[in-house]
Amino acid sequence: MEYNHRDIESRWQERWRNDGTYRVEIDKTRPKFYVLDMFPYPSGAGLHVGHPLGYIASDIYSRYKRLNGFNVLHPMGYDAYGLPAEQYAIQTGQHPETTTNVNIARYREQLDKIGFSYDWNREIRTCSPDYYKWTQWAFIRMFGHYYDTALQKAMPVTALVEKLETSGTEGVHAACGEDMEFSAEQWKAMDEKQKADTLMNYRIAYLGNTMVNWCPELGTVLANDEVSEGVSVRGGYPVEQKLMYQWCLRVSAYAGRLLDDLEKLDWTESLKETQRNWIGRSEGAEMKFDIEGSDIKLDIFTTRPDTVFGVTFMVLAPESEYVDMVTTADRREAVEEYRRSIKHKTERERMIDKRVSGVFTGAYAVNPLSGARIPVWVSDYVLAGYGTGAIMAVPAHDSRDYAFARHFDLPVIPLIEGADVSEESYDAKSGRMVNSASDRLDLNGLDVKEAMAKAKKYIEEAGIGKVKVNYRLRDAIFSRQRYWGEPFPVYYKDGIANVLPDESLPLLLPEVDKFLPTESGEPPLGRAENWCTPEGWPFELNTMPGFAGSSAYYLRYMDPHNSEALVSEEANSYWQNVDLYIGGTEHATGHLIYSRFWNKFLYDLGVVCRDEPFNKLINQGMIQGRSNFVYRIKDTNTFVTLGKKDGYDVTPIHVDVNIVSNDILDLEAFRRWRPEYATAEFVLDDDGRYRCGAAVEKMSKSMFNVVNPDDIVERYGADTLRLYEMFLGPLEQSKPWDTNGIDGVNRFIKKLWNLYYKGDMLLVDDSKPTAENLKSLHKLIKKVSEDIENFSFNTSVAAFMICVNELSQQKCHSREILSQLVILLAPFAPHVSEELWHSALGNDTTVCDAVWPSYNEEYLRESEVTYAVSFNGKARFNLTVAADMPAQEVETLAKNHESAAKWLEGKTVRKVIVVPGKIVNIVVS
RNA sequence: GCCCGGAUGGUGGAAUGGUAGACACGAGGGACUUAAAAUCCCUUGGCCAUACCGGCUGUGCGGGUUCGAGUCCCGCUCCGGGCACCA
Repeated sequence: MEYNHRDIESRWQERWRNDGTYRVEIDKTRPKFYVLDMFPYPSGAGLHVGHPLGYIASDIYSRYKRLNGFNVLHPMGYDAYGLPAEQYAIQTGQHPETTTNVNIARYREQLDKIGFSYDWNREIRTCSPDYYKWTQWAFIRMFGHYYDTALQKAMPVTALVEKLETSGTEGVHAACGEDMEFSAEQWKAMDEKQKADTLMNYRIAYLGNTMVNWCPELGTVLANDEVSEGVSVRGGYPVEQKLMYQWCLRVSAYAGRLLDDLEKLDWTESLKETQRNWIGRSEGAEMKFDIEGSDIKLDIFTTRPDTVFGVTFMVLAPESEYVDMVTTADRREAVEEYRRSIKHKTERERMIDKRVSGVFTGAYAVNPLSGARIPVWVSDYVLAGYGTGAIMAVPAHDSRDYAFARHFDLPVIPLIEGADVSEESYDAKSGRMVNSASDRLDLNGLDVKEAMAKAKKYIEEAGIGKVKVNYRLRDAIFSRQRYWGEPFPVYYKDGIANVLPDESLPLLLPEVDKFLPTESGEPPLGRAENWCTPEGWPFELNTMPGFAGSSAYYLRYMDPHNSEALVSEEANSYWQNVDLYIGGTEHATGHLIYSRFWNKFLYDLGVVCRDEPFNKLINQGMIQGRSNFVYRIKDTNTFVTLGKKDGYDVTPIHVDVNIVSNDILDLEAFRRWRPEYATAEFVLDDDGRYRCGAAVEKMSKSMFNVVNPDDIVERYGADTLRLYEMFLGPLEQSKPWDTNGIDGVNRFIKKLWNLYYKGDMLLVDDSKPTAENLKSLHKLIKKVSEDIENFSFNTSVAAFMICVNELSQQKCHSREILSQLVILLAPFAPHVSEELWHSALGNDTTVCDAVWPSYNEEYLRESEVTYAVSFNGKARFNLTVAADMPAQEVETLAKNHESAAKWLEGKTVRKVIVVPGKIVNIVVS
């Protein structure tokens, strides 16, 4: 029987399916292990060969853990809400659900061919009502909770209301939109609407007027991580800033915990760093500056309270509320003019335009420490959304302030000894303070760090301000003006937002006639009929964003069919959280922040038992495409091979990589590829072949470099695909897909097969394994076990090749060796392993039920070892001795060896170093 | 600008501070074959020598530590990624 992957793979996939081999249930007698892939968005293009990379790695690890006695949860599902299906719906009128289902079916078919060990019984889809019921349920809880900054956890809004009723805002420590102060009496005096508005200021899911990223082309707002360089990540359309009344999640309240808890995660340093940057903690002080001639106090945030004596002007963000408050009558027109000019600019234009601009408000502030009179300006280099939207400018020690000061000819006062500020600012936080003393505070002579501490202390004590930590992380904007997403479980009664009771969940996504905004500019849900409660209160018209459904999906897999709870306490306490999460690094500041936030919120509520969702996370690298080119001589239909193209005036043209093999073009296939090439002529290499050029590019249809996993599976088999994807290089590294080279791993499988089959004859025998056989096998056990633990799958594959080569040379057909070998191989190449396991043992067990072997040092021990004997570090000869020879004897032997004589001649031995089993170094002079 | 990674043959990539280049591709040579495919064997970092033994050199660049450095330390260059008027 020749190795026939089609037969073997379809047979075993069917058996696994029929037997429910990969079904998993809670089993308290075994330790659990949860391996998760980032579930895919099922796009219309289907999977290309890059997508399964992470899935293969996680499948290998899952199977390995299972063989090691763990009860492994390894589920898969679909992130099924999203923009592409809706855009397609707008163009074709086809319901997004229809397209989504078609795409999912296609994905499933492709995934099945690769032989994954998913428990499909646990599949979830974010667009299914059974699932999004729990997304809505979580939203209701976020609406019903506020974040207590003293307790550092979410607490019920009802508890907040009690406090407000007894003592007002006194003693309330809550994350909020704006600081409020009122008494219990004032609270009680509020009408229902005022109370609702007040509570909105505290809720974790709240309605707020916020600057949003508005994308006119997509007709919706986008979250910060969905925008890059002023354009939408999906589609690349321009994005502008717009003030809108939107649902938001108070993610910022969790910034401190999100940052601190990174410490305990087993994630790569670079990913943690990305999240740290995104969260952006900065320690400093908030200080009040009096405005001259009024009782207005300007609140500013600075990280450099030590430089307060160098403040020569103040700057307000154009959108800041302070602007109207402080601007003097004679400057009002100029200020308004400036604000208008800013408003017209989109985020993108503001970013590209690095020119310094600004306007004087006419107001002066008073430096609380020096008493100096300082002008207040407005400029768009100060952002409204960060800190207080106002800054104290210290041009000598901040490059942005410096640029502004030079442009408007404002004074620059250096505060650090020896700092040369004639050309640029001195931003470094080191040196000795000068010019920094008044009758209130003296920082002169102190080191910057000391000065900072002293300044902070004084500011707090004198009541000028308070020490404060600011985060760059913003609240997540949670409304989308789209159809294909979760409806909010929200209705408006007399203009007040209310959430639905749990019993009425899920609130089903209604049908609409068109997937476009209404004529009056409302979101598509405005088209739905009877989109209101039975009492006639209208439902929310926005839907939730993509990250809503993907934030807690890993919890649902633990208990996917539970209609009473997101996850039962029993299931959650058994499966805990994800032990290994594999996915792309592009989710670093989106999904991976939102998920952590969402999980922490549920943790605060006691719904889940762990405060972090993903213990270990691995980012698989991107698989890029490898494009091929042909070279057409200008104005002809003649194509020149790569080696001869320099002699002609040619245009490179992308050619479908699927009609190229090892860079050699299939000429007939090329003529058939496109009608215009039917009559193509070629200038060939001297060996009569056409060699194509190649380049690494993104894998995409337009470059004709998309390789479909189905084609690879059809031609080489899933086992070859799996091994080859791993063999390509380190998991975490980005690398181009290159089908050249796949023959190598395919050859390995055939070699393995041919070791045990000659034609139809099974060569497996019961001979006792020799020491040599055992050594080959146990070397492999050791190497593969270690490699899998380290996610070094490429070197494991190499180890298999070496082992099979050795066993072939040894002509080892031992049943004992074979059965162990295929257990090791099963995670990588499950189908052929099953087949050989079955052939070898002839019984009805599957290799999935086997036990991972452990290696025996005994078999690995060398009887002899070879030392490289070196003189002053240069290896000169090899010395082979018994493995257990003491170092002392090795030393003597090396020095007395005949080959040593010429190196030792006329020299003295100063030192001899023996590294067991490796090196003898003789230092001579 | 700030913060992370990385740089090893024609190619993808191996190397707990211990003989750099495992394994694979590609290339060259050979066996089998009418031929091709498949399979198997040999060679393959560079330079020199070549009947054979062999010699020199070599992990982006410059220094350092060490008996010994691809690996550790300092200073650069280039490439990739993240953040970026965040005060």
